[in-house]
Amino acid sequence: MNNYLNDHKSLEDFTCTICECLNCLKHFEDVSSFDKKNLEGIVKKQEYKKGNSLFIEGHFAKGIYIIQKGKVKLAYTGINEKEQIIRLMKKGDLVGYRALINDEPYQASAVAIEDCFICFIPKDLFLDVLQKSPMMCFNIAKLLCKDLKFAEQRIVSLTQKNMRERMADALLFFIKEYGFSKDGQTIDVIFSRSEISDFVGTSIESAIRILSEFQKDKIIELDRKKINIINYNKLLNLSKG
Amino acid sequence: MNNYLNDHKSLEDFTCTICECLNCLKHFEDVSSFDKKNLEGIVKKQEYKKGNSLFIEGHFAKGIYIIQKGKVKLAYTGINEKEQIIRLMKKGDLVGYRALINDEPYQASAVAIEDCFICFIPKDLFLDVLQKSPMMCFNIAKLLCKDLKFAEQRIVSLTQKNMRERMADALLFFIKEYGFSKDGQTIDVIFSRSEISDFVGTSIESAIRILSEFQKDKIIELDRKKINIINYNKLLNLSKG
DNA sequence: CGCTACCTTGACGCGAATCAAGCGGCGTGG
DNA sequence: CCACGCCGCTTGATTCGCGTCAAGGTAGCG
Repeated sequence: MNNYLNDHKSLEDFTCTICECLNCLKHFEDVSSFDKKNLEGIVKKQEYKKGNSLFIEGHFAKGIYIIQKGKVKLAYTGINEKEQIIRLMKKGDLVGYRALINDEPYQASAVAIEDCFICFIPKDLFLDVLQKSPMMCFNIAKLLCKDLKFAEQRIVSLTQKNMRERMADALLFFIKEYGFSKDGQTIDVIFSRSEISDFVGTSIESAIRILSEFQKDKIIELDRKKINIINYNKLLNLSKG
Repeated sequence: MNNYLNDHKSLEDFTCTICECLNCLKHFEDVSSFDKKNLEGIVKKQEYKKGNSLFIEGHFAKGIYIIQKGKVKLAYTGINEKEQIIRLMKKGDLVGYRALINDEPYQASAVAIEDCFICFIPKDLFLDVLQKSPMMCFNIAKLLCKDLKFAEQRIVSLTQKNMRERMADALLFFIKEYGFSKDGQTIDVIFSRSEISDFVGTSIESAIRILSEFQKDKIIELDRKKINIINYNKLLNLSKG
């Protein structure tokens, strides 16, 4: 029984301090690979308000993004404009390396799900470092492996599990990725119902119904958009089918 | 409307000549990175009969495989032992790099779907080259990007398309990956009905029913396990929903 | 205070899974 | 060489999960 949640460790190694972009990348590689002086002129730090796009499906990649603060979703536009959320990212995560490495248009759009500060490193600089530094490159390969593993395990879940199980998976993943807020039981991220259904891959109505069921079954407690986890173990069992 | 079939180019660059394993890897990197003499003792060429496993879910990766001849499927064991075919590979493809790079047990099993000749390169040697050669590493990263893109687009398809559309996708992918045999219209791979359903992510019965429908609609022609494509365009349109 | 966008619940119908039964080809053994 | 048995394929009947449509509720904002 595989479960794509079990071993998707958060990338502690890559946690970035809020202020200097260099700090983000130096976790990947000895800073000596970068010309520090040059970087300071090139790297741009920018604010994105909730709902703003970092980049949009179809556009060509001009560089890579590093989240210094905030949360971002990566979503495909599927059939009939229905969104499918593919990945979720937070402080310290890199965004947009896939299109960059493959040198092709973005397949998905990246949108801030809360107010963000995000650094931008131009394509040439990033690729240059990547091609000169095996260690940097190897670390990126590792990132890609993690993403790939997650995606493949999700394929299995999405095709073989029912809605309840997939919703349980989703909640567990939200916890894994974003953790709890101070009270220790409220998932520390605010999604609209529509975003939740976009992640689970279902209709809004079904998502709502299942959340209500979970509440009735004393697994979670809903307070507007906040989701409190009351019985974590029950959630775990649910996800196993 | 995205379609994960459109741009999944076959990896011509990596096509390997049948006989010397070195030839496989030199497409990734200047052979000088390898100690050619050493390789000849270390690299093992082995035969796998149809149905034999290269490796099994849960085992630790000991090296990487290069297909010199034949076809291989990569499949997860999902809920209730139901298989989900995640990737399909052929002559010239590398197998097993994900577990190797991440240094963790295999998540999936690799099984020969026809008689194969496959080379094996031990972990240490491969990782050594990878960490010394940025170009080699970058090429592997590109492979990972391709896999990731494919997996993510498949997530969208599997969650948003219906059975007919998914079956059309599957057939188109089989064609993309394995091409036609000499007659120019028979897909050049033999799958059992069960394998087809494992790829599409459905029940055997549904898979069979839909194939019959396709035959009735003059899109394909079934001759035992052979699948002839009669109307390719219709298939394309179907996959678009 | 009312408008809008989002959330919620109910009723209905379709598509696909499951269960069940029969078919057919192939390999084995008499 | 034929008969039997097994495994994979096929088709039909039934069930049920989930998407869709419809109607109403609620919060936030101007």
